[in-house]
Amino acid sequence: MNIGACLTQPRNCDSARCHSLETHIRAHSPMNLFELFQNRIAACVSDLGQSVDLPKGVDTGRITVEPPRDPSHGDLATNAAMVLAKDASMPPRVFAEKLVPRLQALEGVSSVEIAGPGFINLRLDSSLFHGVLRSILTDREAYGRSTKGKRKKVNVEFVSANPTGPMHVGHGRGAVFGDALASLLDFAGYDVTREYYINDAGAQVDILARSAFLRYREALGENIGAIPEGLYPGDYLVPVGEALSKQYGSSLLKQSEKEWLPIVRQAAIDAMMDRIREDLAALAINHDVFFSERSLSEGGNRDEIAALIDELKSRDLVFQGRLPPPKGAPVEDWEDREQTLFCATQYGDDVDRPLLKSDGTYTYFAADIAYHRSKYLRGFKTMIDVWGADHGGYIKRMTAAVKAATDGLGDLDVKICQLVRLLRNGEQVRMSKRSGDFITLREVVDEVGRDAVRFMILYRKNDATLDFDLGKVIEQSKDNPVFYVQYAHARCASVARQAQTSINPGSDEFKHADLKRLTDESERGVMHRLAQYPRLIESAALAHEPHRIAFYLHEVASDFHALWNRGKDHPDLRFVIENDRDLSIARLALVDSVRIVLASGLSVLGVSAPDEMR
RNA sequence: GACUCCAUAGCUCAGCUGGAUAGAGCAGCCGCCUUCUAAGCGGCAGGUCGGAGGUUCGAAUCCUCCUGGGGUCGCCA
Repeated sequence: MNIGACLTQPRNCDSARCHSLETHIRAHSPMNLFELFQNRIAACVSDLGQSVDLPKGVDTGRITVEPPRDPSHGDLATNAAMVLAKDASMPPRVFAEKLVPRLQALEGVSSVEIAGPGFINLRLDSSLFHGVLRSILTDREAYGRSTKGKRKKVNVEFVSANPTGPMHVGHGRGAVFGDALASLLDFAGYDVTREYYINDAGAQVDILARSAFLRYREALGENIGAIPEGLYPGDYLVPVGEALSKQYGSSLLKQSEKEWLPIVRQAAIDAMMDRIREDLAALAINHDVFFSERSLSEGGNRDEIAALIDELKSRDLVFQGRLPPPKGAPVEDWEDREQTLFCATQYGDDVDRPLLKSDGTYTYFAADIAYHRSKYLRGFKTMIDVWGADHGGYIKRMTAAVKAATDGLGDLDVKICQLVRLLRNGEQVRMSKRSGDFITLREVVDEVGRDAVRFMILYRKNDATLDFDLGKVIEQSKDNPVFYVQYAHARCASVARQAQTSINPGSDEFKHADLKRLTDESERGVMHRLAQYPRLIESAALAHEPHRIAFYLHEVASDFHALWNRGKDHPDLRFVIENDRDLSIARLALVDSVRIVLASGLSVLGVSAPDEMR
């Protein structure tokens, strides 16, 4: 690509047709001011390379363009000179001086200055930010949507709670996080599949079946007494037992466990999964795929796990060997024996991992490898798993296994959600596991609402522990970020309602608003903030960090509340100025833009954007 | 013992994959309601980014070693 020839024009743009930058912005929406300038600055650097002694093919990828922390530094700052100084073998500031004239020649740049160790600060024409506003008002809910993902298939596996009981708040965190991450990736242009891995094989679900069978006998009138140690005591299995008694009468009693267990097990799993799906639906979470672990070895005419192990064997990644005894707390029934191991150490794990139990059945790990290989075979090169904190020690072996099972072509990113501490007005809410009557996720959602649960979970990094206070999250005050952000949206809507009774803007009037009338510093500040939204979406999606959206929304809300209040101190800054229709329209267009971005971000997080909150 | 996550204002936390003088919110102090929702806003004060080295133009951020906490540690899922 001949970048130099298109120096003052945006890249990939026919210069004859693209005569103004604002036109360009509107023609290439969704637009990202920062990306645009990153490309243009990179082009300037490449062009400079023809006259200055720059190595061929210099890496311009490290150039960043970001808003300076201090607004007095300008609108955009780039580190181009500092990053490339070494390649150019000259001090950053000297390189910067050579670059400045070219940057100054860029359309829309009003001034350029070198600062500090070699930052280049750009001041932009207001028209650029007006262009941003127009693209918001035109694209509406599509503003910020990115094509960066190039429709690449991404599999987000989350929740995957064992179908042995109701979900607790910890599951809820993974559920909300995974769902928001999936939405974020979708918004950033990926082809996302939400997936749930049902652990319906192994010992746990057999225990579930025995527990349910007990409830079945109870439903038939038997006095079962206390639930024996080792079985699930929760009364959520009572309805399962009753359903079984209705369907089968007493006929199961005559069968051996070998006969009734598969029947009861499947019924119990189905009942648990129905309930889990309901609980997820209460949080507006819907998976695209529910993948059964059991189906890997029993489902069709082929044992996927055996196939996987065979394949790994053929590539010399499986061997018979012995493992050193586990460190830490001693394991009572440890016996040194030769077993079937996957060479996880070849892929960065600390020890090799067993694929078969001593009874000859597959380990959970073996099934999990086959499962991840299945994802890969279904076209997902990028996989994201969302796990609870207690599975942190499992990451190395799974990423190792994915590398091995996909021959290095698949990529797994495991996101760990740390523990949730449930509080009520500062007092910790104890969850007694023994009795089985712990506080379920559903109870929490029913008490404080979906929005509060979702936003508070997302208002924290996934790998930091979360204090969730049932009292605080429903407070209607600025201390509660859920309310604070939603209220900003409601306020925008309220302003629009009020305006209908005064200047009553036409349906298409905002798009043609005279945005040059927005001259106040706070108005300019809001425009800058809104301009960052597309960039934020892309970086949050790339980092797999939806919490950045929540914090950004809090900042937008803060900007807006401040703007709103300025109208109190300065009546000339009120949104609606009775005798100045053009100014009012411009300001209402800004308010509408704020509302659109708030609604968009909240939508990505799966939180509602109410028009009023009385 | 090994691996892993964390340590930032009195408290709860951000810090945009290495950028400029480290930021919010609570709590504290001082202000702002005849006004588009005061359910809000402005200001002041508050810091050896756990400690010590290292990498480079530049480190809260990356590497090593300490200190203090959470989690995990064949055949559970």
